[in-house]
Amino acid sequence: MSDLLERLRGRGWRLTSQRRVVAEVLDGEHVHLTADEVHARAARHLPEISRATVYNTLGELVALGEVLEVATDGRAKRYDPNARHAHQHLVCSGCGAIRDVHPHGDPLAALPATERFGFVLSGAAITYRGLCPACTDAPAR
Amino acid sequence: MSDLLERLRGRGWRLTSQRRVVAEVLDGEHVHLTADEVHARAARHLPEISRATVYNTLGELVALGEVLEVATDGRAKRYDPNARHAHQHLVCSGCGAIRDVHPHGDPLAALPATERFGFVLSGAAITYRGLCPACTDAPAR
DNA sequence: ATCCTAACTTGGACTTTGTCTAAGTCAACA
DNA sequence: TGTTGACTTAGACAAAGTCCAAGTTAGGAT
Repeated sequence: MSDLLERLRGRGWRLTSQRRVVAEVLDGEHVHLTADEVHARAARHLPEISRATVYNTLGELVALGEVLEVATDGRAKRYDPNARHAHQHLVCSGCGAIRDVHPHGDPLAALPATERFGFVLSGAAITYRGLCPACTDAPAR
Repeated sequence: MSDLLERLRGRGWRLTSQRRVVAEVLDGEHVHLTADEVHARAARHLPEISRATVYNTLGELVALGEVLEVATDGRAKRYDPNARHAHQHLVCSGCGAIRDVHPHGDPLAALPATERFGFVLSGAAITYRGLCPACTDAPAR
């Protein structure tokens, strides 16, 4: 993520303090923040940043392929900066915790031509569900 | 779906006209309606049905395992009555069309123990993405 | 170094999707 | 046929996201 800002500048982005802060917030592994969480963390460094800017910036990062949108539960979308390494997600049904995981094989290979209905496939997103160790021990929440 | 109402009565459901209409709307294959679409179609048969009842009924059907929630895009959830036959979804990135598809193999098998982080897995949802034939021919929408 | 301007940001109104509640209605059993 | 608790309703509320007009600013031009 460290060279993200350089890459974006190369694509003609204007490098504003707001965009810098959003990019910093998204830095790291296993980061799956909602837009509101990104806004809250960004506001710690730049108190006047607006929600609209956070949404705009996240949308642009997604369009550029730098960040992935993850819709695990039909509630708020989450934003995953780990877009450069293919991975899938493992979600706890109890507490909602999310882990990046790496199944083996190409998920697309499992879909036979007869099940593709003429679509040109571009990818597959897999959400594994289960209970994390903490929720297995204390299932009643 | 035809015997759904009988099954539900067996579970102690009161069989109201509203529930009957919602179940009828959800009947069929490749049905992936949003709650609002279910409400609109139900209202054609029962004009005074309320949104709250549609949400309640859909939530109950999901809790009973008769209907699946599908979150393909972070927008409105969709409701899939085909819960009795395991399947996955193929979504067109252009127009949003959804098909039920059947990949071969068990999706869970692709996730090695070292990538399970102590979770007890319960299932996996796969969303294949691509362009449907119509959107491949006319990609600018 | 300063100016200019298109690009960016802002606050707030608005939309969409979904939840909750209090009061009224009715399916199913006795 | 009466009773009752489960069900439904309208509308207020909440959460998540979009849109817009007005103000600000990064970065190239001078």
